[in-house]
Amino acid sequence: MTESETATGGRPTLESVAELAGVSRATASRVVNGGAGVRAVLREKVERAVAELGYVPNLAARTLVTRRNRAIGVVVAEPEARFFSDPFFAQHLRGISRELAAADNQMVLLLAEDERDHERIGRYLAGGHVDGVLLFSLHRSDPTPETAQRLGLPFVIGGRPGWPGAESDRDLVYVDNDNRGGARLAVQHLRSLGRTRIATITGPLDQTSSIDRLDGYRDLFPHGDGDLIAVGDFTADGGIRAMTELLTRRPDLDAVFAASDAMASGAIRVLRAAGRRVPEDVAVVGFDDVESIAAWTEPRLTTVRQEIEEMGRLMTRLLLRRLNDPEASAPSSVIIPTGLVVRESA
Amino acid sequence: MTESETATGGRPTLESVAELAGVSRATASRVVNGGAGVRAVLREKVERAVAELGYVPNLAARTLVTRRNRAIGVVVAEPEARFFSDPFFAQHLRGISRELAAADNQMVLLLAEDERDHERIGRYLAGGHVDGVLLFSLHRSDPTPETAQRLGLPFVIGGRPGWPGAESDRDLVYVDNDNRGGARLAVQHLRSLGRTRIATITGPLDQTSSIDRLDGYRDLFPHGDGDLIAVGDFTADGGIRAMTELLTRRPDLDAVFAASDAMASGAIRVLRAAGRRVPEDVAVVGFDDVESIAAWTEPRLTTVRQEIEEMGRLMTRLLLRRLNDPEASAPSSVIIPTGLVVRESA
DNA sequence: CCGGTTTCTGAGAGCGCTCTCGGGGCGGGG
DNA sequence: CCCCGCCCCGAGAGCGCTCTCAGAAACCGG
Repeated sequence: MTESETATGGRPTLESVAELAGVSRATASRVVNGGAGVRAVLREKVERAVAELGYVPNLAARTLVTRRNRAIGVVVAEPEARFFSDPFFAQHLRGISRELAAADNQMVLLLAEDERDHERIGRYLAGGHVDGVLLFSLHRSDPTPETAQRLGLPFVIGGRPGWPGAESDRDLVYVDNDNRGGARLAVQHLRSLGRTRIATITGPLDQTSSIDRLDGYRDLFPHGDGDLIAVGDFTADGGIRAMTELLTRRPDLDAVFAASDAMASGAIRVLRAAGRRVPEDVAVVGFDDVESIAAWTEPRLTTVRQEIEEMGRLMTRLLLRRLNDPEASAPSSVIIPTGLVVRESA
Repeated sequence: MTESETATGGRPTLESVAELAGVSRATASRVVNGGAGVRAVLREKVERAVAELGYVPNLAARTLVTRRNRAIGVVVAEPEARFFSDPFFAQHLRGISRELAAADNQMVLLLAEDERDHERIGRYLAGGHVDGVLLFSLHRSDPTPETAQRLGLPFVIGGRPGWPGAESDRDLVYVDNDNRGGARLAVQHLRSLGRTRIATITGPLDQTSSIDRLDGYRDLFPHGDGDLIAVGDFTADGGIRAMTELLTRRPDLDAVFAASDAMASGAIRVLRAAGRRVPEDVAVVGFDDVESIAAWTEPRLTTVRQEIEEMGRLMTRLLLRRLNDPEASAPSSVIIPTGLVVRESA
């Protein structure tokens, strides 16, 4: 055991590796970082020393000089409780994790619930501990994108940001599911089934995903009937309320496109309670393809599937690319295709 | 703008703060870290300089000398896919996040899927980037606890570890829900309803939560009938299979305690399909109190509630306490009480 | 007004690493 | 045989911070 090894509280340093290998710290460093330009003899010596000592680089020291953390922050503004209750959250994280692991980067999870959290997160980002940021559930009032921009921290947003001008802001790179296209898919499917009086239950209209899904519906009904549109809130209870409303307004409806599976399950419940058969009398299509709901309604739910994990992966890839090549022009936003999963309800 | 400020790529350093305030770096550092032992005049000068420059300490540098990261790792071994699909994951993280935020610590999320991930995580932990570790979904084969122990990294486990000897290992601090007590609660409730032929559907018996829930059931039937016990897998499909099995073995059963809400929902489906009324003919109690299931079965599910978020918080608090006072004796493990939520199914 | 405390402050070392820069060794061309 | 160029390697500076240590300043009692 060498002198310098014991000095750092047991953990070997590059210095001790170099000493054991009989080379300089610089050479040891070269080997640890790929070994380019080091003779094979020395390289092997160093590698043996590394193995023997169980040397692991101290990243704090490395970060201090390279100014690279090999870590990215994932900021989730939580008040959108939906993000939490649905399995989306876990799937996103899994996608991010996989992509990050492949690039040997770490994920720092930052959950924001209130104003103070945003401040704390701002400070953290300013502290320079992450090389980039992934942002979810953006609100207009969310200060994080601005903070990141000011700090020169690359970031990628999950879901289309909704405030005015966001769309045209080239700095706002986002990844989103094709909500609008998915909605069109759903409605087209209902039409192909011969349905003509197709209603829709929307999500809360201050969220872009709701708006886009409604827009997709409207694409097929340019001169649509407002009575066939009811506003929900993505929850099953909201679906119940909206369906009840629709049923009184338009008892003749023969299909419903609900902008979430939870709302669809609520709607089905109401329909059956009202004596309508699903799908015979009223066909129902949902959105999300949440396994625990879609596979468990009676009848099983026809719905629009979105690739949540892929979304996480893509966001991460976009961000990493940007980190590795800061000079490159900002990548453009990406829309991930959605697909229809036909089961029994339509 | 001072010389040293521009040197670091725009971000002000302690040096530049000191310069602007007209004090030494040491004094500036003191102020930034609480300001004890600094005259008010100087303190204010420094504080103004900090505000003016927008100074934020570089944690890499700080970590390098203090050997404290103000970050903890959360390691989730994912193969237990349940952790991901259920809302548990998000709730745990939220609890952890809240507690960590209060202590101004960060959370590094480490998801493990395969062998390589465990290696990567081992390396990461060895890198000394986190001060402690929270471990979930522990398998016997999981090398992480051992790694942490070897590295002297304090850790706290979520859920009772199951391998032989784990229980008596004083170093293995864990936090768990009172699975056994919750199961007893459920069965007692069924008994109080006058039910006598109470069956149970267990989870996979290689998980301690399953075992503990089964043990709770057995506590009330010391000489129980093996025919009344069916092994499930925590999923709704598993519940269907197990219930079908139970119904053929013991058509006379009048109550079922399912070790998860998902299994309970499957069981209810089978029971109704078999013409049994719930709860009149067969009373059903679940476990978990997963909102999206328990509130949506028909009839609504009576179930055992567990405080997931509290579990995350508690684990975090235990870990932080340990970090702040490494000399203190290892805290003992904690069991969080569960409670019965009576709805309609029993 | 002076010596002894006590309180503050600044100089400087050092955390572990990367990276530049220059020197030494070696080969090849003149 | 000499010189030039190339390839490796090591010395050393420096990343931004904390913390010890010693000296300066302020304070007190006599």
